[in-house]
Amino acid sequence: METDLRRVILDSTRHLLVRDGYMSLSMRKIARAIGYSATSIYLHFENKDALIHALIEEGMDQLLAALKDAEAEHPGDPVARLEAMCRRFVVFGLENREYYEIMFMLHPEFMERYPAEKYRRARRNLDVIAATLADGVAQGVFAVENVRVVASTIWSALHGAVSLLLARRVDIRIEQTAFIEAAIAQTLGGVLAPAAREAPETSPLL
Amino acid sequence: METDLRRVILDSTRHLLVRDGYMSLSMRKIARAIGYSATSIYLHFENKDALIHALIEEGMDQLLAALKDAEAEHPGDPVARLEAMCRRFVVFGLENREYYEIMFMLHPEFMERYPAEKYRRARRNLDVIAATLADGVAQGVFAVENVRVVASTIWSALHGAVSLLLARRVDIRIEQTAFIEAAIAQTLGGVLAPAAREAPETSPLL
DNA sequence: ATAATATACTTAACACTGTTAAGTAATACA
DNA sequence: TGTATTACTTAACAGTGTTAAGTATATTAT
Repeated sequence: METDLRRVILDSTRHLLVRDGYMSLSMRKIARAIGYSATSIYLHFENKDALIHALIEEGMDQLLAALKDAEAEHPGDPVARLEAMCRRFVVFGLENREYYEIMFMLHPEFMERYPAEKYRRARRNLDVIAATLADGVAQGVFAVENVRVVASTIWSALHGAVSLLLARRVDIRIEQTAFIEAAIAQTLGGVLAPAAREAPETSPLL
Repeated sequence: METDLRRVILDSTRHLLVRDGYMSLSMRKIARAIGYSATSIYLHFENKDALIHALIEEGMDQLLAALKDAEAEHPGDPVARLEAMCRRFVVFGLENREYYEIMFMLHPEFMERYPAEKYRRARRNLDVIAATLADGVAQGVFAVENVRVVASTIWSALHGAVSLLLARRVDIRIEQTAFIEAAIAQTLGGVLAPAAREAPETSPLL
């Protein structure tokens, strides 16, 4: 069946990404792995970009699910909810390197080919963060001017941490968990209202 | 002369990076641009990696110079100094896209080939931030546990902002300057001591 | 049952990539 | 003058994404 091979290609590509990384991923290599000729892939995906884009979409959906889990875990407490979301984001990035790299670390030129419609879908991840911020502002625990802007800066701060960890660009003398905890603490500290700013309780889950 | 062509190659490569981006950079393209054969480049650089690594080093030096400028601008005030450094970092990234991309946005697999000795040199940029943090802690304006860890998280937060801006991954409905100001404000807010936190936080105009 | 068509794949080829081996002028030095 | 060195060249290898054209097999129409 047509869709069967499509699924096989996606899974095989993901596995190759985990094992060998994006740079050494080639259409012929995927073909060899699935036991078909390279051109067969083009019957199921327009080109290499489209194949990667499909994987990016899968990753975005998984990330969204992780954030929604955090959302459901702390329905009444925006601070705990935001912290849980930050943690889920970092854990997702570190545990799904193959997804994270193509989702957020591919070169700008490559991403400019990413269809605008899928961009919009990816933005749902931001909306979940923004909603939590808005909730916290309403309860007076967050001091945030523009919820959408700050949701973006939170995302960008976490993305900086994850991408540097994945690229092994963090000073090796710094313990990974210490770095993560500091990054999350700093991110939360940047939005907490002065009143809600004592007891910086952290519960490491790595 | 030998070193002459080496310099020509570096400059030409940088220009090609600005114009066409990293993904479309090829040895043969550089060769065409300088009017020599592609193999000539291998007389001056071991391979493509080494060529890029040389450019990365140049970029690191320029970034260090920018941070040192900020340092010299505010000798007595750690808070103003840190803010100036954050700003310089972001401006450097946005104004030197060709450097920033190869310095911090190249794929992890590529950077694993970056010589450890050059890594250490690049770390000087972090030391400048850490020194400012230490100064601020001594003056009681920064609340920071581990200066080296927090210097890293500051860097990572700023890197997240710059890399997302360069990759055009920030929601287009958000103004760039608003995003940058929010990112810097959040970064500073994460390290300021509660006492020093009143004045700048109660007058947010962005 | 036979002919036409559609499906799902194949091979061959094009223009590119980084890189190496071998060859060639021109210069410097003995 | 003869040798060595320097600074470059061309040709080639093994790889890349992608397209055009070809081939069996299965489905459908007459």
